[in-house]
Amino acid sequence: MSSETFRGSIGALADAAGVHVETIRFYQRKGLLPTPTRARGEIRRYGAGDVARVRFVKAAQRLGFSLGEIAELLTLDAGTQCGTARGIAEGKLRDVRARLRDLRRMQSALQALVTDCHQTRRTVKCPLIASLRASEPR
Amino acid sequence: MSSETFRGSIGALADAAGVHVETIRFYQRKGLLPTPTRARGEIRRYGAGDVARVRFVKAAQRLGFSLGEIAELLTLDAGTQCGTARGIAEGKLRDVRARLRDLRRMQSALQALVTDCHQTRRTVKCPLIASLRASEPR
DNA sequence: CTAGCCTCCGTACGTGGGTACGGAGTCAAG
DNA sequence: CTTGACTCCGTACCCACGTACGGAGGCTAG
Repeated sequence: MSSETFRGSIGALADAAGVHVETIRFYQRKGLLPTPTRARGEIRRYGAGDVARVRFVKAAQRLGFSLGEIAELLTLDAGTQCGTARGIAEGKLRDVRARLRDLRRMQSALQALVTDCHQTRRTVKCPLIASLRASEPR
Repeated sequence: MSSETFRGSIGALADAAGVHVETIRFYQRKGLLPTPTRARGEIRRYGAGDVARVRFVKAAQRLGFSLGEIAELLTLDAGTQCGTARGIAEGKLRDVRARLRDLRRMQSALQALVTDCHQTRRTVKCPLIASLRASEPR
């Protein structure tokens, strides 16, 4: 029923997702990406869903999530029992909100610095460190 | 002129910042934290500024910045020539905004999932992967 | 049908970010 | 003035996340 728009080899998948072939295999070993079965002596084929999945992993990494955390996030996308899913989602949501708060502060501080720079033309210092001061030890 | 509110040993600094002593030393080697001079045979003393600095490093790491990038951010806080500072700040600002966008999408997706879960009590799936689809290969 | 590029699989190596270890010096309490 | 905890410094080690290498087999254009 799902006629995917993309069907390709591991190399094609890697290209489409912007990573190396070895990275795909590494993710498979880690359980972040399914390893499609290959019909008798054939090459494995990948679909558009796989491309999206790999892209998601890379994007989430950039946001500071480890592969372990990303694996958890992926179970949410896959469809999980509600109780479990909700627990995980609520945890991640708190986490995401905390990061958002810190990033917004950093944004303000950088913004202020750029603005000041336009005005003074000299040496500036901005309270960038202070912007994240609220991150208490855990 | 700066009567700091905190004066302590490396161990006290580590405790205050929520990291291990070795981590402090590691950051010093990497140039992320100054190594205070120690007066003839004395122990090195650290101030509140150092605590803030280490906390900043940890917070920025959680946001997906590498130690190298964090070093750059720290030069902005320290006060730098305007031209240089502005260039760096503008780059980081774009970067921070991209992360904010992705994080907001993730937030929405997680939010939707939690809400759905309250209603259906069954198996849910949310388009979490789709939320970050826009991250093109670089 | 074969040359060249691909997949497949395993194992080895590399980098970033720490952690652990160990001997010598220091400092504060008893 | 000793004892125990801590600093200092160097080197070695560890885990996460890949990256490189290399041989065996497949697929396709010439």
